[in-house]
Amino acid sequence: MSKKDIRRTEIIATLAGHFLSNGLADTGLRRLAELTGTSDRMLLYYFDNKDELVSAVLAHVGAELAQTLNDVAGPGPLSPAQALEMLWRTARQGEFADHLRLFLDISSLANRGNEPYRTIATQLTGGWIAWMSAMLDYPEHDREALAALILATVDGQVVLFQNDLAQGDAAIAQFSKMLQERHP
Amino acid sequence: MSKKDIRRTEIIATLAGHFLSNGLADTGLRRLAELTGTSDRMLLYYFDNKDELVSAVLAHVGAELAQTLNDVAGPGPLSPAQALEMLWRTARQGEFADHLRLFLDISSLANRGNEPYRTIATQLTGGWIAWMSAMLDYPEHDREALAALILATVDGQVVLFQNDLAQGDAAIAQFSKMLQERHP
DNA sequence: AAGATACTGTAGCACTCGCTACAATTTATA
DNA sequence: TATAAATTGTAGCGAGTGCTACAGTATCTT
Repeated sequence: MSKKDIRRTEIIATLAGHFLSNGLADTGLRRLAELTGTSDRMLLYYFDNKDELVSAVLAHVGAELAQTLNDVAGPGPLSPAQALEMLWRTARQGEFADHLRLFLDISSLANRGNEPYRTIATQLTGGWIAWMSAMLDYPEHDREALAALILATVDGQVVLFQNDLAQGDAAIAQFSKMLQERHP
Repeated sequence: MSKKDIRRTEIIATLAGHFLSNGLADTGLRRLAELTGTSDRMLLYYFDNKDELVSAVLAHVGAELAQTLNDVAGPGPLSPAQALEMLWRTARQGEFADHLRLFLDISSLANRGNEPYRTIATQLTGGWIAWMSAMLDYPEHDREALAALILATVDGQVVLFQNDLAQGDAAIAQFSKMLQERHP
């Protein structure tokens, strides 16, 4: 691996953290260079252009998240209520909340047809639904719809309540009760 | 009302449409001036600064939305399933989808503590939950939580499926069935 | 050792951003 | 009509944007 490639991955890893805690706003090349101990000139040596840099960082974040989610979920299939509560618990107390917030930023840009965000958002959404769908103990016919419903419910809490996710506890509890009664 | 105030309200009305269809990205002063047939210089004569301009436009959009929602909802109380389907129908086929997308943009900025978006988002969220809560035929104890749940579910569909809301139909149908069985 | 290749610093371009100084003109008031 | 006040145009500031031209140095290959 060339020195260039090594530096690339270092930079991606560093910026992943910054993107997670600061979103997509504070991302001028000179600022990102400062954060990684280099110059804007060098960033554009390691990466073709800013879009490629951002895309690479977001891809890294996405992969990291997929790993985290797999660890949290465990092997066995979960009932709908269990899946919901597992997801909510992770969002509430883990770094997963940062991922959701970042996903919100991406989604906001993607909504306007903005590339590369549109592509990235589509990929992430598909991946999440597939992941959630795969772990659900539920009739195949409606499994994907339920997976989307559960994910959307949690995403929606972040939209509504932002940093104060505790406000969403009651709503999630209600939803969990419904799922439990219907599919114990 | 002074000429200044008249022009202010005209501009606000015009820009409301632009914000709804284009979000908060394409909002340079020179661009907004072009859209309203004036100059950046004059925009800063009508408004104290850009933040005040944007806030005024967003407040106008919010008020307009509240009016629309009241019209759509009608007078009588609705069962949870009815409320969900009414909301979803409006989001699917009306201009309400634009409002939701704009709310997503605001929420994305608000998430990072960015003013004035943080304040605006909080107000909008509170208003919506109160509105939905007021129309729900449901025991008072859990009414707000259910209102938040329904709103979050619809918001979440926009986050997940963006412009192609048809993808959310199945999830909403599932949710509606659950609500119907539990609270007919 | 010579030449090719990989890497990096300096400086700046062409552009957009929100905003302002200043002067001119129109409109209202005395 | 004289004076004050409200309204508008011109021109540009200072800071930021992504990106590039060019030259220099380090590292590797023959």
